[in-house]
Amino acid sequence: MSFSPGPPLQPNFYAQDPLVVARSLLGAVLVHEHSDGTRYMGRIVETEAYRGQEDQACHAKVGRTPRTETLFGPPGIGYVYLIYGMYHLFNVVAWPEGKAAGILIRGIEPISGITGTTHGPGRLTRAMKITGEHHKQPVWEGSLRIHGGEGVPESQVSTGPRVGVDYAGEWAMKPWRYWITDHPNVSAVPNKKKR
DNA sequence: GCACGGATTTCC
DNA sequence: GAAATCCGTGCG
Repeated sequence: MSFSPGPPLQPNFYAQDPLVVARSLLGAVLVHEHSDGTRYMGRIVETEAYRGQEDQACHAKVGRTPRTETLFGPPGIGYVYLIYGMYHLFNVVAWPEGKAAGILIRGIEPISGITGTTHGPGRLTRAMKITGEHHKQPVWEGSLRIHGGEGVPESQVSTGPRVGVDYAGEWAMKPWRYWITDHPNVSAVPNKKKR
C-alpha cells in the first residue's frame, strides 16, 4: 500500500480533555514497527474515554497505586494491561500529569501487516502484536506509535455508553464511547444471551 | 497470604 | 449462561 500516515501525535495532543482526545483519535493511525520487520498499521475507528479518579469505570477510581500511577502520569504514554487473564487492552494516557485519564483503543481498520480479525479491544492488540512490553512506553516515539490521520468529520462520528462497565452506576451511562458511524470494524457488542 | 472479580471473547 | 486464566486490590 502507498498509504503514509502523518507525523506522530505529540504529547501536547494528549494533554487535552480525554473526551476531546478520544474523539480526535478517530482516523488516527496506530503503527507498530515489530522487531521481526513487519510494520503493522491500522486506522483507529473506535475509542473510549476514561476520565478522572471520580469516574467509577476508570481504573484510577482506586486512587494512586502502583498500577494506576501511569494514568496519573504525563500524557501520551501507553497503558497496556491484561484483562480476564487473556487479553491485553491498549490505552493512551491523557490529561496533564496529576489528572488521571486514559483512552482505550477499541477498534481499528487494518491498513497493512495485519492478519486476522481486529474488531474488539482484545482482538486488535493480538492482531497488532501489542503486549505488555509496550506498557509505559511513549506513543510518539518508539516501536508503537500513533500518527495523525485524515480526520473524521463530525457527521460520521457516533457516541454512546461505554462497553462492559455496567457496574459503574451513573458513570456507565456517560456517552464516552466514540466510533465512526456504521464502520464495519467497530467492535460488536455481544448478545447478553445466546448467540 | 488469600479471596474476589474484571475496560473480553468464545462456546454450549 | 459460563468458562478461560492472570493479577491488582482489599482485608486479615
